[in-house]
Amino acid sequence: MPASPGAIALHWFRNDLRLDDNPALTRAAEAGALLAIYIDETDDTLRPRGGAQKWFVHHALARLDESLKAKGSALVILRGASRDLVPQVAKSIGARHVTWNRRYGQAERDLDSGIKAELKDAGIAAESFNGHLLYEPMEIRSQAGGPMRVFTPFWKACRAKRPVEAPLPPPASLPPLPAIDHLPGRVSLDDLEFLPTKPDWAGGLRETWQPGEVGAQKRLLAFLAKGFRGYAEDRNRPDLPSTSMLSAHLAVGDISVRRVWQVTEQALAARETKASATDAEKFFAELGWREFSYHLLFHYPTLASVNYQPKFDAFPWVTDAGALAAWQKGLTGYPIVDAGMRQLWRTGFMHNRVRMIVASFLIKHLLTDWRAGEAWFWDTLCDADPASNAASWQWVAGSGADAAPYFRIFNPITQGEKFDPEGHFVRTHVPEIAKLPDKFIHCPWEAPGPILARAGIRLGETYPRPIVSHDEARGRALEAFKALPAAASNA
DNA sequence: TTTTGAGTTGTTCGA
DNA sequence: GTCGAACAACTCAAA
Repeated sequence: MPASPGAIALHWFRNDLRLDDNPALTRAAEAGALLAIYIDETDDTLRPRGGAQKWFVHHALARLDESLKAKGSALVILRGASRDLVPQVAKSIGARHVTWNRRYGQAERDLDSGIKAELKDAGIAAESFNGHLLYEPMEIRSQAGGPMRVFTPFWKACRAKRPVEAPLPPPASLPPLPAIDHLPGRVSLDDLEFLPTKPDWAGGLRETWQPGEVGAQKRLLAFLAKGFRGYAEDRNRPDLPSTSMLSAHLAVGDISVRRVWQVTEQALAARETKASATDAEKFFAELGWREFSYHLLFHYPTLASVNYQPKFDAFPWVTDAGALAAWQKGLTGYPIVDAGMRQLWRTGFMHNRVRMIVASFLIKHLLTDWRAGEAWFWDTLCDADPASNAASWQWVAGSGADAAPYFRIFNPITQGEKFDPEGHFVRTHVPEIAKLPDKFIHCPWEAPGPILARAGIRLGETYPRPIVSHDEARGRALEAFKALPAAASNA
């Protein structure tokens, strides 16, 4: 259906806070007038964004508004139930078209289809697009016709099906705003109160991130120039700047994953990078894991709250508020764990290798329900993603699809020595033990008294002793996980 | 329908 | 120090 040149369109920004490669916005830009909105959704079926991501989104929205204004438009911000607001606003401005890019959680899909139906009843066309993924969950099936449950065949099936689509350019210009008298739920960006005030804990976030399209594109180019070469190995090293740091940008959509893919391929083709074919495959596979997580979320809508493998429902998780708090604050006494948890708290980010270590520690050493960790990450990660976060926590717990075997229990000392060999990562985030020699940086409790004294450390006072012994905790976890019944079918 | 090969990311122990 | 085996058994996906 061609857009009518004189018609009014409404574009609803969700996790697509960009002009570049935004198919729904591009479609809406064909109209004669355009209203672009973002809604702080209060629908009670939706999970609210976490605190760190709110900070990120605030700034991404500010940049988006600037970009829209530069093209003769502007961003209108609303707060309320989108179920009511979208139809109300569309009717009140006389819109003929409403566009958005699709989302994949069950509650979001239900909401969007309800809105679409109501718009249709009012004679308004609602059009949705893929702006978030390389391969949408509905496209990929096993030969038996069902969803894929194992990553490698999933990713092979994606790659075999078709090449990644080329991204769209940003719209050259945008139609003017329609006449607006009064819009229900209209607020200012500051009214959203997405920024922390008392206290302002966002200092480390400001140092770490530049939300918005410009910052996202800079980050991609910086990665291709510096971190990409050697990625296959070095992506595991939290002490090196060798991961892309694109996760938060992809989560809120201030860059499109198709654009990431295309710019990466172009850099490889033009030999602008010294990355090897293996480096490239590993990086693309990381994007593939994001795709796989969305595939799982789409087909298992309760991924963030219910064990994918039901046999875990009977697992005797331990509730220990003190241990959970020590983990959250980075006071477990294991330097690599504490460094990761403090990096998270300070910057809204944690290196992926360290995420696995701290998750394994919470679940296996402390026998804490993975959902407590998932919830903490949801609130503290700028890149909090409904699919990746849930799928990854279930993977570490062993309750997920294609999950880690029960006997895989990360040793926080050997992981630290292997992936942070000189302790740079630990020293950055746990300064009170920075003066320890490398030999003891991952196991301060083994340092002789004089060495601790010279480093200015009083164990149990300036830095905690380990809250659990690794050997004992490992043995306990092996017993508990081994006691699970033989795997029950999930079909 | 049955069979077969494979499955992100680890640790420990003993030779 | 290095290396292979054991740690379980299951499910998935395709042939």
